Amino acid sequence: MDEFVKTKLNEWQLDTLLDTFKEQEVDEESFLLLDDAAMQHLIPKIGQRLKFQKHHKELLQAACSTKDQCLSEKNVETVASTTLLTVVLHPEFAIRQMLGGSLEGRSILSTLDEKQSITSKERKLLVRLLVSHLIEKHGEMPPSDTKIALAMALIYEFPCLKDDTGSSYGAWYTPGRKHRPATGFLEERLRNVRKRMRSLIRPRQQEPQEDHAVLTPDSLSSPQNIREMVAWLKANKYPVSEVEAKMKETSIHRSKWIRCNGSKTISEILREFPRLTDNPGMISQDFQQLHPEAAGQMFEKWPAIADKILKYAQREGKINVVPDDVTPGERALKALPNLLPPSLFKRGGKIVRPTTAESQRAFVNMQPVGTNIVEYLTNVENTFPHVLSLGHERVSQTFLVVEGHAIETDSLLEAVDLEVPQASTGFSPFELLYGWDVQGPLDLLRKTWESPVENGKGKEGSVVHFVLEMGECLAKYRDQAEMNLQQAQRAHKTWYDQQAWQRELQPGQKVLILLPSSTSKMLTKWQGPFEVTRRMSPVNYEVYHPDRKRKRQVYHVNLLKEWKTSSVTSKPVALAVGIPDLWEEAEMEEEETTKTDGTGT
DNA sequence: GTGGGAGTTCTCATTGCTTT
DNA sequence: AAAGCAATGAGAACTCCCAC
Repeated sequence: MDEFVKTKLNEWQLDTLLDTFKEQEVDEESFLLLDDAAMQHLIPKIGQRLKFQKHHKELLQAACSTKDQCLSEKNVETVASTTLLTVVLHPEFAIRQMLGGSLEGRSILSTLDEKQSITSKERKLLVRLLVSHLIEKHGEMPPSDTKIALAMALIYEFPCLKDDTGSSYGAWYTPGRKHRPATGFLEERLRNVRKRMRSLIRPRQQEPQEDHAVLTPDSLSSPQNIREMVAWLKANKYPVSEVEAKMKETSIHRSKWIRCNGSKTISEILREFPRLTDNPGMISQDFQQLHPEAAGQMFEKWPAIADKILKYAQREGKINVVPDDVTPGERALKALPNLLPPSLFKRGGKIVRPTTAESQRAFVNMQPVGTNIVEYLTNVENTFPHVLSLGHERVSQTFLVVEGHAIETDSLLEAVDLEVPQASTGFSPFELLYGWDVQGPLDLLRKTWESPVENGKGKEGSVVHFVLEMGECLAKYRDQAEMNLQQAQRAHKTWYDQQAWQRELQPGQKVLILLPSSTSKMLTKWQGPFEVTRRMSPVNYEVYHPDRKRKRQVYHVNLLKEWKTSSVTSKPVALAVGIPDLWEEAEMEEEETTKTDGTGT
């Protein structure tokens, strides 16, 4: 037992506990880490325990205030004497706060709170998150004290993560002793991160040097600095100001890296430069760096164009009432679909007029605030690059959606700007930087700001002409989509017709019906036999089933099969799966179905 | 603290089989 | 023919351990 424990127990007049503490090998470090459970185990007598708890609490509080005072006075000696206390209560390691910042972290927090344990997979994730924060705050070479502080803060917050080493946090971090290296999950991860970062910074010797050391003569940073910055950006999201500064400094390198050895895919680019998606405005910043003369052209001209569009929309009575805090630019963008003459198209042999919502989606897909982006990217039908806006009236967030990635932008206008070719360069910022053409339908807008519209003096006619032209282009897109759809339908029908054959049932004939089972609506099985009473149409039959709530009901022939008394049944019919509640939707059966047994579309 | 080897885990693309 | 699904394998990323 060390002197510290002895002194404290004597001071608190609890020297009868000396033997127990000695037996349990409680030293200064573990003394300060004692929690309620450990105290209960060490001190069975309630009176003594309550006294101990009171003093222990006061000690920790005093240490906390002492630490602040010491730091302000730079009293190094005092700090040293209370090192352990300061690390226990290190204010920088608010574990819950550190984990609460991410979805995975919150998931681990809830697991720890509920189950008081974690799986090895969760442990690895936990270590990853903690080390990420550690590097963010203290760099990749934090001192041992800091790492101890983190490990102790962790088990202080979650005692269930204690291990059976003497310190109870050794599995998380064990300082190096007697020429043995430091170890523990945190240290290992830290080492791994360092190893990876250094391998990124030091390219392999056989690789051509110029690939990763590209810099134009006007760049102020050395190739070494650039490599370090790229590695840092790969591992760190925060602080935002530093990320922005480093992204700015590495823009030339990034542009050349992306273009070297052929073009890269968006996924490759985002793997190498993940910060492009984290912070809005990163692509615009790159474009500004590389092409200052072309950047912002749309931003400059848009107010004048927007003004014209809004006036035209007002005159036509085609503008929605929107809140005052929506900028004219945004209002104009939203008004555009309403101005387009709706072009008619054929769908299933019928002439269809597209809805405003459909026209709107062709410009900007607006989803409600709070839309799950991951889910959206998974389920989105529009594989074309497009602009996604969260919020219908007040835009909360905007993204450029490309190849299953959502790149956040500062504003709706910026999102539009990214995919629209610039007049002076002939390319969109995205394409020019990354060698990959986005070509969303919005690039059609380009002609408008290429035309000389200055200070609101442009001709209104040009806007009207543009709107009409835009409508034609969109109709072209839609016709193409419709054509593709029809082709797909034809192909499907050909296949279906090959597999299908005409079946006919007679009144009085016994049949089986494919119905949801009694145990689960989602499972269907053949039930019956029942009797066919009427033929309603070539494919619909009325069936009599006296034991059901509704005695007579109409079924599609695909849900019926001939019932034979022998074990040999008729050729199987197409299985219907995931059928909605058939009993509720009997009326639906009466409608002429367009596709079945080779008679339909 | 660094470097590196061995083994494990994870990710992603490909392939083949089955079902429709 | 197309779609869905599971098995498979390659390579990357990682952990663990050891020597210096």
